[in-house]
Amino acid sequence: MPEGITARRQQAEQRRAQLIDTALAVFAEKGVEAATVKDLSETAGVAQGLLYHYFRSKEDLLQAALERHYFLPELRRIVSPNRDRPAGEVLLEVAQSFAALLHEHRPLLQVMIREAPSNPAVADRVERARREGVRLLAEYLDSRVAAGELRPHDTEAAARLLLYAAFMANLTDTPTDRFLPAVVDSILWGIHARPS
Amino acid sequence: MPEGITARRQQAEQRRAQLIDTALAVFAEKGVEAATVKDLSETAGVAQGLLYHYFRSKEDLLQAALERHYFLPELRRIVSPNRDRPAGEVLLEVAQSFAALLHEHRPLLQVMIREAPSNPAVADRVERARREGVRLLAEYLDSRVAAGELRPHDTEAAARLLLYAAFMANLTDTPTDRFLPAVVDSILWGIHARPS
Amino acid sequence: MPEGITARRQQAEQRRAQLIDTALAVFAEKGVEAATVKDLSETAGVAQGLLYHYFRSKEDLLQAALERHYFLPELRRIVSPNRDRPAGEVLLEVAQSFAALLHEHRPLLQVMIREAPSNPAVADRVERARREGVRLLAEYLDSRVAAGELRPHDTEAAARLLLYAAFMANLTDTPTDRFLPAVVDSILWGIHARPS
Amino acid sequence: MPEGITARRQQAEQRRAQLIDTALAVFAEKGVEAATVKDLSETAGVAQGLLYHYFRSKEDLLQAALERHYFLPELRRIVSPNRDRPAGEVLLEVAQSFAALLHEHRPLLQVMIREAPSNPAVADRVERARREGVRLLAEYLDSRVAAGELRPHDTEAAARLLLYAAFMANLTDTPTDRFLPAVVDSILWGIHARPS
DNA sequence: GATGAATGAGTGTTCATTCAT
DNA sequence: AATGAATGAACACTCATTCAT
Repeated sequence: MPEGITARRQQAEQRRAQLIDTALAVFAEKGVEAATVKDLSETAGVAQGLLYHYFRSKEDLLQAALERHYFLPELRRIVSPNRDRPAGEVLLEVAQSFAALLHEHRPLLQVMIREAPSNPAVADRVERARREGVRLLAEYLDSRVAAGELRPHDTEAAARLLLYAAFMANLTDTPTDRFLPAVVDSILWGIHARPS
Repeated sequence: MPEGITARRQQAEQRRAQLIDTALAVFAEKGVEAATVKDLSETAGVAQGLLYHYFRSKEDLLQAALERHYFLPELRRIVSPNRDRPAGEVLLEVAQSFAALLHEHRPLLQVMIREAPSNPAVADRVERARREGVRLLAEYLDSRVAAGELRPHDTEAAARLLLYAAFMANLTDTPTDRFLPAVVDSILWGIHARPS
Repeated sequence: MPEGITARRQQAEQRRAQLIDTALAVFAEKGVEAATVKDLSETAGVAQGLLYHYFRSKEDLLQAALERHYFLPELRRIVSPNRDRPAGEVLLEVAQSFAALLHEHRPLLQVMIREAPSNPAVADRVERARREGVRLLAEYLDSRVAAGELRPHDTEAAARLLLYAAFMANLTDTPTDRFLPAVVDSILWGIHARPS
Repeated sequence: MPEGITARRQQAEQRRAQLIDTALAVFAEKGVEAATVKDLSETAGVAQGLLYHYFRSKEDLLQAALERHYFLPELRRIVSPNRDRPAGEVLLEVAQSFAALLHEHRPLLQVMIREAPSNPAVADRVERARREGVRLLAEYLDSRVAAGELRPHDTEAAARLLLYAAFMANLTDTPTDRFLPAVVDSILWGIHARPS
């Protein structure tokens, strides 16, 4: 009965995914330490023991959640715009897409940020994503400098400035619709008055 | 013997301060939840029971630590430059002083950031400081717009941009000596090329 | 199709035997309490649930193992030598055969000895075997006293002495090739010097 | 108040001893694995948590019990009779003292014997005691051979024979008052008839 | 017959807090 | 003021057993 076996496996896979997703929600709401296994199992509507059928430990469940919801590839795409498109057109898109990505993965981010200081595995993921995001966006800016659109400047600092702004907007629950355009405007054109 | 009583009070005050300071260090290192009362008392070199002589609970000790190390006044001063001084001269100073302040209070910050999501009392303090810092700096920028030095712009967004950059530099352990000048340069003058 | 049914039964019986044998090995290695049903099923290469198809419980499986590997008949034969044969010739044979029997059933013995204190069913089996072994050997010695080969003495004590020695050799992993002849020599002739 | 401090310490030491003693009793009755920490604390009349104030773990408590009740020194004394005294007079004393010692430490022995197979630390203690007991008694027998009282023989085997007999009597709950004299008689003089 | 997902009671252990001294 | 013994409610985790497939 290969069909039966496959069905069972699929069901198990679904159950695993469900457990991970509810766990992530609970972790985000209460914090990993404060979330008890009882919380996790009750929220998922299963017995405590079942969690240990699918995961070796609470920590293992956390890692599985990080793995399942990780979004480095999307991040990479977002911060790597086509190098022929002008920054004046592209930067706001980047900021908004990045903010949308963060918003979409809010529970994961909350968990990662809180756990990073005490969990090296988490800290690693955070740091890797941060570094790569900054690097890719800086490379795009470099290309725009080379194209003559942007003046020579510390492109890594500028990349950071943009990404950190979107990140902090997410962290502090600031609406981005007015903030991000203003941010991009400042970075691109500066706030200093010009001699006419 | 009023002197004896005063001496006692002073000693008690000292002991209290010592307990708070070691507690803050332990909280920062391990996280509040993970730091046990045994950790706290052992690090302070006293018996567990003594903590409950000075504080009603572990949570109370945490609040006392936040109270004792709070730095809103310094923050206010830093983000309120003399409104007659030009932004071109002042903004880097502000960014660097702010970064230095954050660096000085790193343990407190680590604790506050981690605890805020699950501790409304902490979240309040964070939010209040953030809002006030942004407001004051934005007001300064407003005054420089009025003075004609800066062009009209979303001054709150610009204030945020600067403060968030310094804050994230602290959070991600980035050295500020090159980063902050580049940040201020971007914000002031923009990164776009100028028609000569 | 009686043949089909018989074939099925045989297969089931084989499976049952296999489960018992691997269980006994695991019980002996880890101890009954410490051996989990997962250990047992994994070692047998089957799913956990299958064990409950063949046995009502872990305890039931243990009892089945004791039943299947019980060796009281062999023990009886070994400690009941032909009463016409002289002890000087027979006792070493008895000791060696008994030691070989114990060695052959080492896993079972390990399990029984450890479980006896907390499992009356096991304790009963042990006690019954012990008593019967001693009784039969003592009866043989009685007959040799009657035959005039042995002097009148506490034959039950002597029987115990011999059997306990072999048993302890097994328990303490002592090689028996030198030990048992020395034991028999002592018991038969004593270690005291003789007036020549 | 040095007296107060000392009193506290003494009380703590007493409490520790009480916990160890009740634990040993419970371990002996139910077996170490089967004895729950709840059993232990309830029998001692204290809260579960208190056990962990005095011992790091259940295993640690077990080791403390083995340590506190260990009786190797007494064993050494018992199996090292004065070498000038004749074996005919001494061996029964040795056997009876040894049996009394085992009887006195019955709970400890039950625990050690059951735990040895799965607990190397315990197995070590058992093995060390066994080896040393045999060695010392064999040395005494050697000296009696040298003195001409005993005939040359495998003294180690004889020592084992005597000690194992007493040990097994203890294990099987056999009364020793008739058994041990018969054992010593057999070993000393043999059970074979003599040509008159 | 055979699987392995699912259960739920129970385990050893931790820890903030209390209290007698 | 200061100690540390003592508590008891939680905690993460285990495991024999059941059951739908």
